[in-house]
Amino acid sequence: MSKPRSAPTLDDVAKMAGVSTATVSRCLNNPDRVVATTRERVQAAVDALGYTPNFAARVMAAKRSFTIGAIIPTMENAIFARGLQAFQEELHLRGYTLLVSSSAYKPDIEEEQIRKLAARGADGLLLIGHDRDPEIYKYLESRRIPTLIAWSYRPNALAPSIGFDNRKAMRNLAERVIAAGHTRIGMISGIREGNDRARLRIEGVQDAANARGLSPDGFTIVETPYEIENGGAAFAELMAQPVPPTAILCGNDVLAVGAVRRAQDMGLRVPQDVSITGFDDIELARIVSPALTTVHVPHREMGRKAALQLVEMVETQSPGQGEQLATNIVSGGSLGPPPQG
Amino acid sequence: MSKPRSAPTLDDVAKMAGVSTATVSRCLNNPDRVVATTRERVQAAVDALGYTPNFAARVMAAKRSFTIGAIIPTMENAIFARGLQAFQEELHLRGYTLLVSSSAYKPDIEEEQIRKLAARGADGLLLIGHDRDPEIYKYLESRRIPTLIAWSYRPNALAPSIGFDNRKAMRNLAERVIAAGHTRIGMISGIREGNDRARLRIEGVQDAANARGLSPDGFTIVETPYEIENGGAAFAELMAQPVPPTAILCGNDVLAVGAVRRAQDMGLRVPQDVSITGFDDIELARIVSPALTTVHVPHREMGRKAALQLVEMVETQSPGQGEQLATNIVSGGSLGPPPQG
DNA sequence: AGCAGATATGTAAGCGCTTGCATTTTGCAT
DNA sequence: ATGCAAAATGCAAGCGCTTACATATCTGCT
Repeated sequence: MSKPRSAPTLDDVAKMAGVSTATVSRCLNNPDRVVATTRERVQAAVDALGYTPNFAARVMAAKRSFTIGAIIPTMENAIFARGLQAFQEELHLRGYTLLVSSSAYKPDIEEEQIRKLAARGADGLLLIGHDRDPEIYKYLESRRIPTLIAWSYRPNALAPSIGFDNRKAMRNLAERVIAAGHTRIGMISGIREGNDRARLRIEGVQDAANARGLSPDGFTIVETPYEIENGGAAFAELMAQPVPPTAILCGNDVLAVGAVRRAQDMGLRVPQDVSITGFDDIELARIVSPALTTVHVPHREMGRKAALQLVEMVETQSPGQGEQLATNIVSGGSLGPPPQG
Repeated sequence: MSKPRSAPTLDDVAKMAGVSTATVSRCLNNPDRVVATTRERVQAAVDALGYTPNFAARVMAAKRSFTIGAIIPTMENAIFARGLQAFQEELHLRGYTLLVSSSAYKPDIEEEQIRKLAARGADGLLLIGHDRDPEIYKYLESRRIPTLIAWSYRPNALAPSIGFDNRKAMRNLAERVIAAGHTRIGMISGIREGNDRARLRIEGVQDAANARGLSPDGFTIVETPYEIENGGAAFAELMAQPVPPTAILCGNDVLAVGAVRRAQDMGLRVPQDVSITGFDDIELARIVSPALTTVHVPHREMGRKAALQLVEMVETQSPGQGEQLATNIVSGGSLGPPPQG
């Protein structure tokens, strides 16, 4: 017995089973269109040869890949992990494979990845957030690739979306902070450019401040990439002001965790000396102590529903309606009243 | 101007540029084999049409995919994140794309994923750890798919590997724990089956215990999947023994963080009342307080070197030599002398 | 027994690209 | 001008699969 020079093909199976390649193909893809006896014969050949269909050939011939692409801003932290996990589980159940790539929060890389996934024959695409060059939506439409947006809900956008209202969610949290008595508020935001979530969360804080009649000079924003150390650095920067804030709202949990750690390094107690809040409610939020007061996002639900929605768009050629999900605030001990209050 | 019914093809470009498809193909893949003037003409057509090569067709024709597959046990926690990130960055530099999938620590899922990646034409594969059915190595060899193993170094194994000596690393850490005065040691291990890293780490602790003449009844092991909550539960279980351990070594940082949090919930101070150590030195280890005393693994270096090695194996058909990397212990405050010592 | 209609299988035309080989063009020394 | 090797390009054969469409083989009726 010599090793095969290359993988067995449909032809090999067909020959061994004494049928045509068409029949073998049908056995694999439409078993009910082939009579039981032949089916068994073919199956035996498949097993004997250890045959696995060549994916590229299948994609070419069928013009379907049963592959869904997703482009997320980063894999470095866990922000998207849980949602994506649920997304992929649901996809798997429906017979689809997920291909993930990351854009490092860079629009041009995202565009490159979109083209790459299109070239790979992705049947549908999941993108994060709405902010991107409108040309991209045109491209996707011209290539007939159903696209769904997650992590940010917006009706009547260029593409359907499933997510939550970032602005309102953050506003709610900010109002709670203000209600606790804080008047000097700082914010550590992610980079706004090309990131509607970051932008909307800032606006949410502003909404709350306006609604509660907070003086604008009591509100400073530092913008920095979503990384733990950056959260720490931004925290230090905010606290170095002549009149430092008593509460700091962070654009997400990663920044907040960095802020909490830095506060502790600086000898500040959270929340006695300074309050800090997060956004996302990822695992990290509960590991740091005190645990973060943060906005809980239903990641798993979002991922699962996104999968269902996108598969439907792909299979029925329908436009997709999108859906808004609710968030809620979880209290974790990092938010308290202002000092000497 | 009507929307194209489907993506432009090589043919379209060729026609527009007034050359043959062969020339267009060469422009894209071997630009130096085509004269500058034609190259420009072709490039213009490519741009005008917004042409992107069809990946499946290219793979079929070229029998190369410039894709490397990696199968990791889990994406849920960050254990593999940093190493994989470095792996993919290096791969990208070399012109390869990384396809990642996870096996959920299940051998049969891993096998399925291996076949899937093979079917997708992966030029090479990165696998974690050595423990798996030997048939798989045969399959990979018969399909001529270069395979490299990471996260665990072992010379003369069925496949080359790049990683560290899990057993010795853990032994070193355990010796330090014993040197601190602990005689009753507990261990929270990951599931051993199909996971040589987990197995070797246990053996490392045993090595140290034997070398230091520790009584075997002073050493209890709890085996549980790598998840934070499990670490907590296992910790509670260990501490519920009539004579609880004074130090608990964990199979990785995730388990250790769970243990630390649970200890605090139980009103135990770390390390005054109980010492806890981790393994991996992931970000989490430094966020929890006290920070973990743990084994630092050079994840980025490992990922980068794995990429270089694997690409070489793919491009030169060489067997690959593998490499052992050093680990070191980082002290984080979670390890102290035993109580009343 | 014989036939319509369903059911099962085979035939063969691509899908979009790469690449060995054949052919044409070019550059340059004579 | 002429010839020749080298460089540039074209031709066409696949790569392994799916799927109309054509053909062959069954059903169950009358």
